[in-house]
Amino acid sequence: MTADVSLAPRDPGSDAEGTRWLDAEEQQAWRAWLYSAQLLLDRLDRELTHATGISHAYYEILVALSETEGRMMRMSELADRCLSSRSRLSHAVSRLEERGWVRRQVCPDDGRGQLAVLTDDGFAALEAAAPVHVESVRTHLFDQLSPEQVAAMRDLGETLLRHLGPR
Amino acid sequence: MTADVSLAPRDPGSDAEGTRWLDAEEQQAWRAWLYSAQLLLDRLDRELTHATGISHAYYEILVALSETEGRMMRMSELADRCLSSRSRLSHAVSRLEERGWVRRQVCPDDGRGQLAVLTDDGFAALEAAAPVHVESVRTHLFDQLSPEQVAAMRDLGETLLRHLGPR
DNA sequence: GCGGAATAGATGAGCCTTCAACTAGAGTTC
DNA sequence: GAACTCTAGTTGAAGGCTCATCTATTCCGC
Repeated sequence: MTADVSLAPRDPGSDAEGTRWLDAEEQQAWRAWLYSAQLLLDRLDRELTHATGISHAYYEILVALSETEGRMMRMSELADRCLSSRSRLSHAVSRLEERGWVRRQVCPDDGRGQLAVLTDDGFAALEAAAPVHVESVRTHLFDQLSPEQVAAMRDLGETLLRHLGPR
Repeated sequence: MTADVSLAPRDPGSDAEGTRWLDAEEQQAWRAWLYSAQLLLDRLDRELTHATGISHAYYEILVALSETEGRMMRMSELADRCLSSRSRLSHAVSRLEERGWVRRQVCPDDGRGQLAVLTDDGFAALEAAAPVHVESVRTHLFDQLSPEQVAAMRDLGETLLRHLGPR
């Protein structure tokens, strides 16, 4: 309805600075995307956190580790995989270490490097959380969409990824 | 490529708990959406913050206020409009007050209520930030998409909104 | 193999968000 | 109109994220 850039059309058409304001159609599309993205991310994170005590950010770290050979990964690679800054990941791994779910290990190949290693407890926590999370994603996303919409979602996501990432 | 729920298919098809795991197609769609949403939100917030000193969260508060008659709104209504908790909004408005962009005022109709009022300085800050933000949204979103994709984005967003919100 | 630049990661301060109280005014019932 | 309950909003503590800074190691050129 109202859009977060609707300040714009007070000087419609051409603007002193030539700003390419959004028209009404674009604003509706933008708002719909923004609101739905914020609500969905928030909902999924909340349900996961409340049901399992694992935030979505932590969950992604555990998943990334669980998928590798030996359940371990270099800190930087893990950060990239989780769309996280190095600092953020470093803090997060410290907290996961306190829970006993991850452990740090010096990287044999590179004395500067550290390997984050998923512990058995960490793996067990992930196994317990995964069904909850999948069900959440189904309920709030896939169950709401037709197959065509799922295909459109994928196409949209991949198009944007080509521009924004993969880093 | 790898999905954050790919723990799933280790016991494909039927599962002890009957979890409806995602298949490969669904995982790719989900990952594409998740990554692109995170990257886009992050990018927009960063560009706005670095260029103007206003985070996207603050920006939305200022916009919501700027769109009302008298540039003022009840705290609760403002929180709903910004998809924010009351607590979060209360803290945020306090910080905006320190910047002199918003001011609080007791609500005449309801002694419990507060009105958040956008100041002239606040409006000026918003006017300065808006072109930057719109350009950012154009560059990273609309410029990347065909008209069909924009339509699909809107359809997707609205479909999800019917399920998730508007409250 | 020495000196400088680049890379990997950690750390701490400051801000933001969440959650669980808590205050205060409105509405409701008898 | 007193007592209960409900709603509006604030507050403070605790944890999370960002940014700037710092240390340790490797890489590169000579």
